[in-house]
Amino acid sequence: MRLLLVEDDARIASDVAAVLTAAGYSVETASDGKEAWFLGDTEDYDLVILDLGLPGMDGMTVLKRWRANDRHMPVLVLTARGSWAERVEGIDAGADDYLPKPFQFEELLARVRALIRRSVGHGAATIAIGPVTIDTRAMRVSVNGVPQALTPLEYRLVSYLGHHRDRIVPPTELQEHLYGDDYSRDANALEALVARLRKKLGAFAIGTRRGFGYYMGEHAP
Amino acid sequence: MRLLLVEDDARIASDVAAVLTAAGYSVETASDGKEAWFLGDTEDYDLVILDLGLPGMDGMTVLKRWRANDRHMPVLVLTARGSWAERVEGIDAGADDYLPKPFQFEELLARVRALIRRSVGHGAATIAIGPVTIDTRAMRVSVNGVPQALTPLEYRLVSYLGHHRDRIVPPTELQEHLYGDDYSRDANALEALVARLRKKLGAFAIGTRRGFGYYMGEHAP
DNA sequence: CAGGGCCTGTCAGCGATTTGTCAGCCGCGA
DNA sequence: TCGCGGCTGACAAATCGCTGACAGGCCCTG
Repeated sequence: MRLLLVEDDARIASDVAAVLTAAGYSVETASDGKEAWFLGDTEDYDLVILDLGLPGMDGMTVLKRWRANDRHMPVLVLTARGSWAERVEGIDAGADDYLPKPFQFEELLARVRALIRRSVGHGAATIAIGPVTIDTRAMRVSVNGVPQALTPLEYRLVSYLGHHRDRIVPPTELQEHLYGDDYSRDANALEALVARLRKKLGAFAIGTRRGFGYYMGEHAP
Repeated sequence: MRLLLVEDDARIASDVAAVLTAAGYSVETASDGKEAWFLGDTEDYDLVILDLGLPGMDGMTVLKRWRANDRHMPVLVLTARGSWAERVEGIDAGADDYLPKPFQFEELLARVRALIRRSVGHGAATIAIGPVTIDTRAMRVSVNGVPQALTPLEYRLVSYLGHHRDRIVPPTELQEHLYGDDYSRDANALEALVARLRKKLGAFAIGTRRGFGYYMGEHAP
C-alpha cells in the first residue's frame, strides 16, 4: 500500500512516516502544498494523510483541486482539535475522515487501515484467495489456516496482489507500489521476491503471465 | 495507450519517444506541423505531446485546427520556460497542460499519466471486431467470449490493428510500431507473427490486401 | 562495540517460451 | 500458366523469468 503523507513539520512528518513504514506501508512525503498537489495529481496513492496548515498552497485547496480533477483516493485530514469550521469545509471538499491533533499513533493507524479497507470495497478485513488468506488488520497471511511468517516486503506484495485479485499487475506497477519512486533496483529483485513468496505460499498462489505481469486468483489466459 | 509526439528536433524526439515507449506507451511521432495536423486529425490518439516551435505549420495553429474539427484528445504542450504569452494563448487554443522546456523525463511521464487518467472514461476500454474482443485495460483478447493466450508481441499487433480498424495498415507501419526504428529483422518476421495470430484468433480475424497491408474489420477495397 | 541473524538486492546459470529465420509451398492476379 | 507476394511448419536464436547462492546492510543482543 502506497501512502502520501503531507505534513510541513519535518519532525512530525518523519515520526509519522516511521510509524507507517513500520506498519508495512510504503510512504512518500510532501512538505508543501504545491508538491502535495502535484504528487497527488500525478501518482497513484492508496491513501493520503493531509495536514491542513501548509505553506505554498492551503491543504483544503489542494484537496479541492484533486477532487476537481477526479482524484478519488481516500484522504485522511489532520485538523486542529475542535475546529468545526474546518471539518465542515473539509466534508464539502471531499475528505473521507478526520483526526484531531494531537493524536495517538495507534488511532492514526486504525483509521488508515479502516479507510484503505473501505476504499478497496472489501468490507471484510480479510481477503481469501484459494487456500491463501490475507488478514489485513493483523498483517498476517495464512495458507490452509496455517499462519506464515512473511517479511514486510513479502507482505506488501501479497497484499497488493490480493487487493487487485483476478487482475494482471504489470511489474512496473508493482515496483512503483513496493519501492515508491525508487527505480534503482534490478528488475530481478522483484522476481526474487516472488520466488521467495511462492516458496512460502505454494507455487500456485501467484501466477505469471509472461510478458505481462503477475496475478492472484482466477484469470482466464 | 497510443501517443502522438510532435517534435521537430530529431534527437529530442527519439529520446522522448524511447522514454515513453519504455513506460509502456505506443508512440508515434511527427516532425512538422502539417504531418502533425494530418495525423491528429485522422488518427485516434489517447494523448498528444505538442512542441510549439515547428516548421511547416505553427503548433498553436495545429492545435486550434484540431479543436475546430472536434478533436478533443488531451494535448500536453511543451513551451519555452516562462513564456506566459504562449501559455495564455494555449489555454484559449485548448491545451490541457503545459510543460516548460527543458524538463525532466520523470516530470513528463508524471504529467502524461495524469492527463491520460483524467481523460479515461471518455473512450471505450474494449474494441469489438466481429467475434474478436480486445480489452485494452486487461490486455486480453477474446474470440466468441473465449479468452486467448496471446504473447506480448501478438497482443501489440492485434491492439494496433484494432485501434486502426477498417483501415489497411502497411507492413512498414506495423514494423515501426512493433519494433521501433529497429529494422534489423527480416520482413518475414511480421508474416510469421500474423500467421501465428490467425491460428489463435481464426483465419478471418485479420485480412490481407495484397501489396498494401493488413487490416481488421471492414475495408473498402 | 562485536557478533549473529534476518531481510533483501545482486549475480549467474538454467529451462521454457517467445520470436526470428529459413526453405519450400500456395494461390492470386496478369 | 507464370511469377511474385504472402503463408506455413520446422528449427534456431534470443529473451524472459526462475532459482539457489551469496553478500551487504540493518537490527538486536550480549
